[in-house]
Amino acid sequence: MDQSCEEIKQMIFMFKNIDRQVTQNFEKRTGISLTRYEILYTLLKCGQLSQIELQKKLKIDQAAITRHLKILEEKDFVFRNRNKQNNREVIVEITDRGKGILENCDSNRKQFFDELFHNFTTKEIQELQIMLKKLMDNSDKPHC
Amino acid sequence: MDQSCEEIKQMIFMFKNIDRQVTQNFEKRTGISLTRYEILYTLLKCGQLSQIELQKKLKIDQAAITRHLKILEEKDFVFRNRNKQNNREVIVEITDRGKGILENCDSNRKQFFDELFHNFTTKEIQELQIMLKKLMDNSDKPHC
DNA sequence: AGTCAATTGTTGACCAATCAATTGATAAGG
DNA sequence: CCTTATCAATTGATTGGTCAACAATTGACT
Repeated sequence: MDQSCEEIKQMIFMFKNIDRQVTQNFEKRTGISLTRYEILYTLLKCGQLSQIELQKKLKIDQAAITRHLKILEEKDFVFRNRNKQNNREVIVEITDRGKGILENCDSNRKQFFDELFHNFTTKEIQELQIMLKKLMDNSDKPHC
Repeated sequence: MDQSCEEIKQMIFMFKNIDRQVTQNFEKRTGISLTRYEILYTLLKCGQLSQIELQKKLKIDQAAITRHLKILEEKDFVFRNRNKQNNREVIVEITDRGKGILENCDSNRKQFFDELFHNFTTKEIQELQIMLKKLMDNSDKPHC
């Protein structure tokens, strides 16, 4: 019991560290922040999205979305326009420059990912995916 | 290949989200921030430590350590004194009040951990631990 | 129409981490 | 000794996230 509690604490510790390392190294290697990469990638895959749709997909605060998009717009990686049908919404779209950036960091990204999981079997990756989904579920759920 | 790249991206995404959720919920439930909990817990287990030793154990920036300890000291959860043998070092120790706080949040912490892993078998936890260690290793290693 | 509620985005204040520069203490080598 | 290098802690600036307050727009109900 206490044993497993200690183990869980250690796993949470590892989660935190892995996330930090991966986030830092991703940016060092590819030249773009992981979150902004995710935003661009999502826009590439989904086409036009409102900010709230982006927020729901990326699961980060809307304020953070607004600020990232402001920067991405300044760099000419996305453009934003109010939705004529619903002026509350801002429709975001990736630019050609944005697509270029994504392609640019593609090989570095791929290499980075490969190295991160180089000593994992396909079976392990499958199992890890399942467990991560369970943990996402469990940690999403509010306490009752 | 591309398939696995996409999967890895998703796993990294889940890592990030799990970490954020766990960190937030831990503080909501126990009333103490996860990092500061880790600091107090480490001090409880190890006794006196210099800040650099704490830094190495917790693997976060020394500047962050300094700031956390400042707050913990203000709340009277730790005390700090220069090492007489080596005045560069600050020796940190947990106070009785600090120990009390740890005990206080113990049941909430335990319950939180249990809920987080409630649908995991012992075997799964073992496998997860192994994979997390591998990922820690892989992400620590500098790129060459 | 007219009010009231809900939705969307923006902004400001805060927190936690990073890096870089600084200070003060010690160690090492001439 | 004295200089130089190294080490530990601190501080300031920056980044990326949270929440709360706000504004503007739309929807719903009478």
